[in-house]
Amino acid sequence: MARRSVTIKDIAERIGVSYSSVSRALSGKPGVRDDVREKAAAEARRLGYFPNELARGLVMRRTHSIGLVIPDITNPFSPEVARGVANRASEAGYTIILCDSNYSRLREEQHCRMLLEKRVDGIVIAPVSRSIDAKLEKYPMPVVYINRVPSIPRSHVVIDHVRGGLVATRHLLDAGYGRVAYLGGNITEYADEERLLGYRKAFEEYGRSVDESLVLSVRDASGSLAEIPPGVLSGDVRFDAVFCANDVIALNVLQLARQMGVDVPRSLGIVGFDDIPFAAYPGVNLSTISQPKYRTGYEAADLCLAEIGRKSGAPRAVTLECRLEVRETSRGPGVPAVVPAGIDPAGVMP
Amino acid sequence: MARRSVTIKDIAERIGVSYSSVSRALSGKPGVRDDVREKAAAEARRLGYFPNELARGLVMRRTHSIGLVIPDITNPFSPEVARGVANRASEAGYTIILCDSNYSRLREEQHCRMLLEKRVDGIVIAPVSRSIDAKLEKYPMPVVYINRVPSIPRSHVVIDHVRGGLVATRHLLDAGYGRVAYLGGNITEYADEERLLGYRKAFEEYGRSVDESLVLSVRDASGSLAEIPPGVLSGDVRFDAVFCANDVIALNVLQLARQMGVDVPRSLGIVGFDDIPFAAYPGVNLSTISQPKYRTGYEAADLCLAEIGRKSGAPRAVTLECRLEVRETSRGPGVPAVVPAGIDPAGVMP
DNA sequence: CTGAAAGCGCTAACAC
DNA sequence: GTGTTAGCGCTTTCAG
Repeated sequence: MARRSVTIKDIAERIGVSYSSVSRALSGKPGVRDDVREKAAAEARRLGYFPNELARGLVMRRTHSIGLVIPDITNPFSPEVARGVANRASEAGYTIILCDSNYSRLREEQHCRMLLEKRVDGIVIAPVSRSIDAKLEKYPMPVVYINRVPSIPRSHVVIDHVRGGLVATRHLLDAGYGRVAYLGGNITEYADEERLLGYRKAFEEYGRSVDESLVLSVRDASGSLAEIPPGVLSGDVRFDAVFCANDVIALNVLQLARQMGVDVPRSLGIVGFDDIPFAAYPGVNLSTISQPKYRTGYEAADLCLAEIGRKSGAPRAVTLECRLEVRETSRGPGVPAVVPAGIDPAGVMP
Repeated sequence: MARRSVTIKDIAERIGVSYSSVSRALSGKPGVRDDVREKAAAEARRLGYFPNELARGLVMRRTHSIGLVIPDITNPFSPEVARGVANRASEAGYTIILCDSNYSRLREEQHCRMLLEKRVDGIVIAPVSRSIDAKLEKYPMPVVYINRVPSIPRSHVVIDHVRGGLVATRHLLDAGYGRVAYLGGNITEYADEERLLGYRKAFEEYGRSVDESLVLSVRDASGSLAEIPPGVLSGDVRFDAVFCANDVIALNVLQLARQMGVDVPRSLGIVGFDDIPFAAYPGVNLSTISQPKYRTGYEAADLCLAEIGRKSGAPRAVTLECRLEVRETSRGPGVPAVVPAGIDPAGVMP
């Protein structure tokens, strides 16, 4: 199949100039007569020539590719982040190498190593492990962290989890819910930690103290129904609103509430975090904190590209705001009726 | 930042052998004394050496990377496919270059071109355009199509849309629904076309003729409520079951039905296609045809890798079966009660 | 403006 | 076994 492909030498021979001239011509560099330039281009087309980025990269020390390392492309917000990175990269003529570490510390390391060997010009990483920092510190190319501020001097783009938690909790408090609980995924995780901080801050703002018995956490990040803390299921824990550390958990609580016949949002307010696509689905309408997923990716790639451009430069930090999306699982201003007006519920469908 | 990095020459000098010996040593090739091998490895570690895949790729004509071209990583089933590709690739020490063409013919072409220049060893593509075939035909590396059988002799892995449509429709018919409609996304699309074929086939099997007034299609692939054909909204089209060409459409129909107070599945059966993650969500429970997304990606990468291994070889075709997932939007055997037993709906939540 | 020559970092004959 | 020598395909001085 793969026969020797056509090179600038081939086209140089054909048009009777040295191949360095062809190189200059094809890459639009000055110092070539116009007719040579044209002949080169023509011959290139005729021969079906296309440049060898490998060779070019070897000499120019630039591969025009950046690595994207994420724990799980299947995670509801990875795709949007990836798209942001990919689009920004594409704009700059860059290509991205996707590495899914599958939440594994080891694979994450291996992938980073590969990226090193492949000589990517930069790396955008949503790290799973803390230990990766030490390795990444020595990497000779720009590295931009996503979703976590690194323990080393590297650029990063994060969302303001604290503020998100604050806004969510404040909203619930404002809406008049009396006992607002926090239901975390894994409270030792960075994001959860920060969101909880926001929760506490809201209470502080209101001059109220938080009832520690309402600070809960699911047993495992899957957020499946079975992982809801037992106290909640048995009704031992009494609250009338809950701020969940992420949408998956919130969705499960919502589902549970419905199964139990609890009136949401009247007797139970629920606010999630992330705004996964499903949250906005008409039958769900989960109130939640929406994070700029696409923009996170886009900005990260942008930072990375910028650093590639400059020879050196101090790392930069970008913090993106998130936004409260009040839908139908919490009371408050702007909650539409459950059945939109204009559609007659009676006998329209067969 | 990026100072000249350490090469095999550096380590050769250090340990006083020629650099070709170091090359042999480090890449585990025969013909090196063990002590040299060890010294090389040791010195490599000391110096923080890592091979330059670019240089290696240039001479070996192998980049250990494959391109993955998809229309939209944000599409509900892209991530799983991507993961399948990535995982299989990773197993083989390969890396994937992700190209999101954003449903654009032009970007698809550009991306493929880049992959060519980057000298990927193979390409896995879920093409948006038909016209890409002509270009891809000339590509000197393996190309594996996903979701469409190409018009050129190339390997591909597809799912059996016809059979999926057949099974879905048969299920609805078996369940005793009298007027089963088809609601397509864009019936001129390959997948839709095939699924509709399955729908027709089911009727044929039952010796019934299809009522063409029940073969409908939404106005635009977004599948938003507004795109449901007017006849359906106004009640002009009367049916008691509908097989939707994809889950997004099905979900919208479901939502619409609920808003209208139609009893699903009693007075309206709904079956989707794709089994996107939300379909299985407890509050939704959409009956649907589940496609092996991960496996599609995995098999495609596998085919690709296999072709890279062989020097040439005839293209292969893989057809993956899909599976009917009967949940709660259609009557039939195995439909669980809406409220699972074991949870007392009364007064458990605050 | 153009050609010759020297690499980029590595592998692969080919002699010794 | 080991060193020497060619390249892989391209960019880039450096002379002319």
